[in-house]
Amino acid sequence: MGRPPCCDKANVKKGPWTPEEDAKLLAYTSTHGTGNWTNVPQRAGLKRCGKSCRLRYTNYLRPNLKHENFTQEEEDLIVTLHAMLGSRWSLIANQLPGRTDNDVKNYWNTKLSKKLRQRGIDPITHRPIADLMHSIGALAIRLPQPAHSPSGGSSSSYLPAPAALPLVHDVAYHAAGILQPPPQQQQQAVIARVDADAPASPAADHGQQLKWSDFLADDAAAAAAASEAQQALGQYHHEAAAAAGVLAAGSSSGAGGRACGDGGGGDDGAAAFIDAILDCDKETGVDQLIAELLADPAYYAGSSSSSSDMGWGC
DNA sequence: AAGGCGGTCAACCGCCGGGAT
DNA sequence: CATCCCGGCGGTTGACCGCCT
Repeated sequence: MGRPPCCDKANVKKGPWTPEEDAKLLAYTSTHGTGNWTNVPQRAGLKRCGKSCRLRYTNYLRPNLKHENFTQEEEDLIVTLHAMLGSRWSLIANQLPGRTDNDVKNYWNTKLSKKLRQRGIDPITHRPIADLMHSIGALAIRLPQPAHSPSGGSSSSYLPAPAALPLVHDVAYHAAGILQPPPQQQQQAVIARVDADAPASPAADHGQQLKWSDFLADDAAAAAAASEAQQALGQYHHEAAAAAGVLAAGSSSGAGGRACGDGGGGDDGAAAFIDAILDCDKETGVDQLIAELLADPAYYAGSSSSSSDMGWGC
């Protein structure tokens, strides 16, 4: 069932590229452009897979690539965008001129995630690690236990990607333009600045511990917010379309702003709520929405500042 | 001086979405 | 409508390098 290989692997060279190969590839792309990578190796006289050629070009040979170290501003932007987008490296890289997704991914994995951990911030959820411990505890109490657990798994298997919940909420709130996130979420929207002087002190910084009930307590408000946000998104979608051109090139086209099922307001408790969120994420193309938001330069211009500078406080 | 170890980063792999046929 | 093929993506690997013991 698998796809046939893109090239004859027996006759293809692998491993590091030599300067001669780089020169051939560069000469070819400079005169013929970069279309149809499968033909490039043959036409350029390279014993390489077309995929390998594309990767080498886009990650290393492409003009206007930056090869110097990441700046503080770039670091901050990566952290901010990762908090919103997760590991959508291509989308993140689109916001960093001269950087590739591979650059950003490597930099994150080797440097930034460690920096965050050292500051007590979980690099996946961008929340204080201490809060996550409390969240797990609260979740174990609140979530209904499965009647049977064939695999012997715990209820924590219900967990969606933790960033997804605040992400959906925050985007909806922001897009609506008139709504305030609940105070708890404002507090918990931790966008860590990696060069902060003081080590993170979650207990001191967060008087209120994060609980999943924070997301459930105001279901009615959340449902109303989601509904209102979806309506606003329809309008926003058109307004943002013009500005989204550059970024949209990196994201799939689709029905951005489409209504999301029955809305985010599950009313049957945590499990239903989480299911709704997961369904929502699948249906709506949230990433495109985020891309549109990001296409507005004002949205992330203050990314190195606190979250209150990022448009949360409408 | 030599071996071990960890960090970095270029490159590869497999999957997926979408356009072409 | 089904299939094929290409480009793009994220995760992972492995070579290389510098530091430490």
